[in-house]
Amino acid sequence: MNYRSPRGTHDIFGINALGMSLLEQKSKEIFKKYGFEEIRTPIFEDASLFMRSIGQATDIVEKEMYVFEDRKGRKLALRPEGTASLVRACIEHRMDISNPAGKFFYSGEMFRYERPQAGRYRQFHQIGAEYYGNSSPAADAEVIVLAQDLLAAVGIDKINVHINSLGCEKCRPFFRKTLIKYFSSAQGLCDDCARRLKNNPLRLLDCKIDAGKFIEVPQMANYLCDGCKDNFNSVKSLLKSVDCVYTVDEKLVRGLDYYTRTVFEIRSDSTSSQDALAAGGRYDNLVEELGGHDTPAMGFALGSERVMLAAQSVGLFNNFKDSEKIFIAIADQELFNGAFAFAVKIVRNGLSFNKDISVFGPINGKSLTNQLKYADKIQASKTIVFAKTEFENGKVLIKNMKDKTQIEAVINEL
RNA sequence: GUGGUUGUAGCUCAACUGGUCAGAGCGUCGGUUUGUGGAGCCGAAGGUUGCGGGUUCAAGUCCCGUCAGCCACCCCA
Repeated sequence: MNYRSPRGTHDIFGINALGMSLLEQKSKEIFKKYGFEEIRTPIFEDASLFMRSIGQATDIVEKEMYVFEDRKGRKLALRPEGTASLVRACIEHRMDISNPAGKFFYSGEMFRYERPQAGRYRQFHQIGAEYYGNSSPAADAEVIVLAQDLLAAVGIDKINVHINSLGCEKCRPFFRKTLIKYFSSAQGLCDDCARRLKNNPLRLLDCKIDAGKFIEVPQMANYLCDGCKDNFNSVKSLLKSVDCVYTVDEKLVRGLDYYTRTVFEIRSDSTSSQDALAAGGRYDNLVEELGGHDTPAMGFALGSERVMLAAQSVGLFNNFKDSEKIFIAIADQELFNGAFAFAVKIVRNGLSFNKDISVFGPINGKSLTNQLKYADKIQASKTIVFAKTEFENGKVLIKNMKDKTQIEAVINEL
């Protein structure tokens, strides 16, 4: 055991690989229904792209990014999230002006240098979507419902949808100032909050230690401008119209700088601290800030590993539909080549009575007894036995592993 | 990044206060008279007890370091 996967990374196999595929497959179906098309962007980008979009003072940029230089000295970074890349691609290919309905989804691995624990890894997977060019609250509601549907598709319905509005570039700065003013004179802030007061004062609102310690904390809701207020109300009534149960959460503050107005988070019932399954929000200024046209945008991402954890507790993976397993056995060693050729043939063409099969065997150098034991272990439903006397008549034996019955069959008819 | 906790065969675990303590179950492989399986019975492989130091006559068992997992914080999806 000399080598292990690097800290915070893991190999995905067995039931987890199945689950991951299922999640990706289901989400693609749903994205398609909502009219989103797939986009695949590079796994690394100019480091400065993330610094500018996510925010210089955020933890992600300050201490969690995998930054490296290539041989020509370009400063690159492994993507810590998907939105920045999508915005870049959107601008680079002029999708901001050529595509009236820019609805894109992506799926892939992200990288963040964090201390690992369950549901939090250094290489992890996100599935997300971005909706460009629609400033309507309907886009916000659509994305939130889409995220909810994605989770429901893998059996996760015990969730809490939290929403909030962070205001826009007009009203947020004033709220920010008010908040700083309020907490600057406050006594007994925890160490983290003292630090947060400088970097990201909005974060003080969801501190676990200081929560409830202070009274009459300024609420964003009271500082929203008329436009933002109307917008948020519309989002709420649209969500109601599609029976989306949500909680308005004044304390919901997203960590990334680019969010404006609507933000949301979908949490599981789990007791784990890593309970945020999906989150996102509106970012109306980012496209322009990164050099594109003035393009409103709304997006979200879900953490695949966390969703998988939640899905497993729901028992999602217990009822996977497997193909019928067929095992090819040989009773006489000299029939091996013929059996092998047959195996490849049915792999390619299926069997006449079932095209949806997985084929195992033949195996060299095992007694027939042990071949059948093996067939049991892999849970084959049928074993096709190549035996000399039948083979000479162009036949094989098909054994039903469940009821032990066995029939002869003409090879060419299978 | 901070604090805590854990680390023995593929898996789940055992080994009292340091002294035949390196084991069991499951799993894997093979045998059970040779062209037929799932049980039973028999047998085998597999661990320098995460790694590296130290204390001791003697360490899986104590001490230090390190690596890794987990939990909380932090952060975030």
